[in-house]
Amino acid sequence: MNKQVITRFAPSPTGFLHIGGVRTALFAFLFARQNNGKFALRIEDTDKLRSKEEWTIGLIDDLAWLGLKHDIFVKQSDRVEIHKSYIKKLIDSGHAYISKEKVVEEGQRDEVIRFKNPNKKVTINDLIRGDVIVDTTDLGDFVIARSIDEPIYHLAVVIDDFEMGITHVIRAEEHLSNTPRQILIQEAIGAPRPLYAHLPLVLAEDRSKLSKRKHGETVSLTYYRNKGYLPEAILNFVALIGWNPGTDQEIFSLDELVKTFDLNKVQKGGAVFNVEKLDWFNKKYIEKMSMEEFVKSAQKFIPENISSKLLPLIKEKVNKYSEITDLLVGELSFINDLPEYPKEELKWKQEKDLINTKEYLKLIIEKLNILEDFSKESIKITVWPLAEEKGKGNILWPMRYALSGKEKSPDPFIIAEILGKEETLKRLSYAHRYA
RNA sequence: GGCCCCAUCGUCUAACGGUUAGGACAUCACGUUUUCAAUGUGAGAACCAGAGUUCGAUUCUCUGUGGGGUCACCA
Repeated sequence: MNKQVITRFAPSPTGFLHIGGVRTALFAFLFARQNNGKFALRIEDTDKLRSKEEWTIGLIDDLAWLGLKHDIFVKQSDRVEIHKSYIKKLIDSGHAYISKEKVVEEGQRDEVIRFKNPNKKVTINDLIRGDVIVDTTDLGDFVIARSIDEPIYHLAVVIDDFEMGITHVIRAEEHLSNTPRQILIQEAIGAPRPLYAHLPLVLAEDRSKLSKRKHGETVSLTYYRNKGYLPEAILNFVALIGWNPGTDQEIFSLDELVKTFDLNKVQKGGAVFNVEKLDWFNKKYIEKMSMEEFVKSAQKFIPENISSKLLPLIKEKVNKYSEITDLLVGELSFINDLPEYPKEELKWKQEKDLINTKEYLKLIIEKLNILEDFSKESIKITVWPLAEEKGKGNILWPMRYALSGKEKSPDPFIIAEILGKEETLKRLSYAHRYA
């Protein structure tokens, strides 16, 4: 009879959710779900000085936004009594002792609790890396608590993993070298050893560990949320850092990941976080959305008074929502007043001067003037024969330029429809006079 | 520096010891298109090095090299 699988994600509330943390949380979540197990969120706030409630709130909010729902929630600071009883037991049993310390730094205590290191070789049976053998001798008698009721990380982790019945410790590789001392503590308190899986690191472009200090805010999930990336895209992208399904499939919903994820296929080497690929995923997910979903999802990034006719254009162009602003002042700015432009820009690159262009503009105006149905389809039908006859660029470029005043923009038929007949004719007439 | 982990295109990666070393992102070219984007087609691009095992090593072993992590009264 196998025990129920319980995994945990155990961040410390001393900062924002790290993008590597997102991947760790995801894998722990996936593993729990695919084994009908439970996923625990444990806030590791044993460092009272650095831990802040606001970070805890942020962490919970981020995880919820991603859709990584936890079944169990624990705050280590709520468990000091339990930790305390273990510390006492360890001291009583001779596994730990109160150590007098020389105070060399300010704030340092003259008395801490150290673990009596049995100085032995420990073998970690890592699910990803296989057997890792470490001699704990060089660890010395390490500190496990600041005082009787202030455990530090290594102690609290072991006790809580044990008491919570954690079966699989899935965490980043940076913890691999912490594992031996945690195993020592486990053995001292008589706790069974969970299965370990140390995930390869998520790396920065320079192949060093992504850190706030070195790489700034771009390592935080918040950064990507604010940029207007979708949670589905982030999860999908991050899932494929250090893991692959062994097939060519790249797009995975969370449910599909639960089905397909395989801890045995997790990579050993660190992997670089490549934003360009994230952009690609995000675009794919935007494409998949309906117009309604898109508008709702991008709501915060879309100005309230925007013409709804621009929405499909935005949805089609954008990789992430933060680009909407750029679009509105750039390619889609035709919706505002027409900017001034140099009249030479009106002519197609194959024309020598503006003589033909002026004539063409006149022809376009004449055609559109008598057009009643001012939809992009009918505008196109009306103008197209002219374009065929005179040359597409000769007709369409000046028309588009006259309407947008920009080198880059959507096609002239769409612009004309959005502007409406009156404004379209106004801009074309202006160009005609101007040319 | 000690200890530990790792090593396939620029990036993420695939490949029961035998493959023209595959895919995706990115890049470039061409096609389509009035521009941009999108899209279609195609191209370039990798087995860290040296020994060993083997009929045969990207794949197994060892060594070297390189990269990374960790060495707190932080987690």
